[in-house]
Amino acid sequence: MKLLDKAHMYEGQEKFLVAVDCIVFGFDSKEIKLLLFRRRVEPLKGKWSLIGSFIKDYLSIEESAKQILYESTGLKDVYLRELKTYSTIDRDPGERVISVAYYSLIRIDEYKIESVEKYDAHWFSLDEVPELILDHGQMLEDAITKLRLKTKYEPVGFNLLPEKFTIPQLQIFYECIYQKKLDNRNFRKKLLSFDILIKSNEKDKLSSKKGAFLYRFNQKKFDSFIASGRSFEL
Amino acid sequence: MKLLDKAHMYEGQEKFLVAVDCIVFGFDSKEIKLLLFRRRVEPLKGKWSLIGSFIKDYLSIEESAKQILYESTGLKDVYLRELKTYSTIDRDPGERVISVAYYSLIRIDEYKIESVEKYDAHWFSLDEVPELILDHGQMLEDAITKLRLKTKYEPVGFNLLPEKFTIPQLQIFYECIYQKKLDNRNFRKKLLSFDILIKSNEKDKLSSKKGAFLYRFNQKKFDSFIASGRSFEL
DNA sequence: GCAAAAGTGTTTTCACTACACCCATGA
DNA sequence: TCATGGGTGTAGTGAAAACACTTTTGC
Repeated sequence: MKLLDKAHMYEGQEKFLVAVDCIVFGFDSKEIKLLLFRRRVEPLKGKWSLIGSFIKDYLSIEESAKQILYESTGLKDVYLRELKTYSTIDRDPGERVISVAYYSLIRIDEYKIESVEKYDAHWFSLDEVPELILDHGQMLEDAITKLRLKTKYEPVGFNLLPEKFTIPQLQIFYECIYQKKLDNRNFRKKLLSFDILIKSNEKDKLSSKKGAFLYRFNQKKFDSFIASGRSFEL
Repeated sequence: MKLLDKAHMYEGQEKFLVAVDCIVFGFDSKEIKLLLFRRRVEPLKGKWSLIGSFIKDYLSIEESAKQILYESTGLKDVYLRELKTYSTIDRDPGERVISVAYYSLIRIDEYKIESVEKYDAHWFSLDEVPELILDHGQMLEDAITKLRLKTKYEPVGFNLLPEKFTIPQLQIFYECIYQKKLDNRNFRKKLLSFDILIKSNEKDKLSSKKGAFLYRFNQKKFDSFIASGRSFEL
């Protein structure tokens, strides 16, 4: 079998337009936010949309997503996970486009305003999301469901909070996700029992006069926590 | 804005070959099995591979997956879920092909031997899987991880067992997934406490002289079980 | 009558829940 | 001094885990 023949094996097969769309979540220590963009090109120019683009021939789809995220937020190495492909033949009324959706969790305090402004972007709180183009509303819904599910077994909150965060901040994040109040004593007790945080001596006084101690996430300890077979659920 | 203009908006954008691959799981009341196919076309003809094909221009990717599954196993309406897209630019050494992987759970007693033979297929137990083409080994690994995770909150076992099954059969499935022995008293107690099974008067005597009662899954009761906010974990 | 799998209850253990007050500080 | 959010302990409840013997029947 000659490998070189292979280039011809797939001739005659139809090819497709392939895009990525990113659902970008943030958290401002009060509520979960969504980053949306005004579409800059026809068709549907000016409508609110997820950030997206056609994929590049020299990049994997994930790399394409990373690149568009970098361009539009100035952030590298963000938390990025595949959500789902959207491929109904008429989802784009003009021409068939297959879109692979990714969701991303970013630190709202770190994104670059310049990039965001250049792309005509805006943070929306989840209950004030405007109408979105195409099936982007469905993508968002699916992403929220997935995020909620994922939160049950993975410490996603640390990707949204600043590198140094307080326990009350983290609790508010979980309250947003689960959409219910949590008991602060029980929350703190369980969280600290996991022994995956590093306490600092600094306090954050932005949200109280007494101030709350700042912590960092300890990836190493978390890894061995998981390796020991325990499950992360708050 | 004229909608008809849109057909031209995407001109000049590169198009890609898009395929689906299906990881097909079965369960023979002893162990979890994987359905593999000998590739019928060059390149790599004769090698073991997941079942797959290029997608159709008149079908969504999921529909394409359903169709190839129907052709190769004779089964319709099977449990089918998207796994992940595989899109590194050199994953297929001949030409760039983007593949969307799906995993499927089928009743090993229901698939059509004719279709399977026509496609040169074979059931392998998970620890005797031969080397697979391209990144199909990676796909399988990812699918097993996902299946294991999914089992924790969804009753996937019922899709693999025959329509009428015994509690010991179901327990063996969970023992396979979790890779550990379970206590039969605790298993039975918890399972029955969910009240989502219908007991029949028939017994299955294939695996014991005493015989074990056959049960069916009650989808309606399961739906209200979930609606009541409880979580399915065995 | 015996081998082989099905089926059955109770006790212990541990994790989750509910619950209320003091602390530190800036204004 | 008071308003605000941060931080702490304990008792009670319920679910999971550990554990061993009897039943049925084909051979």
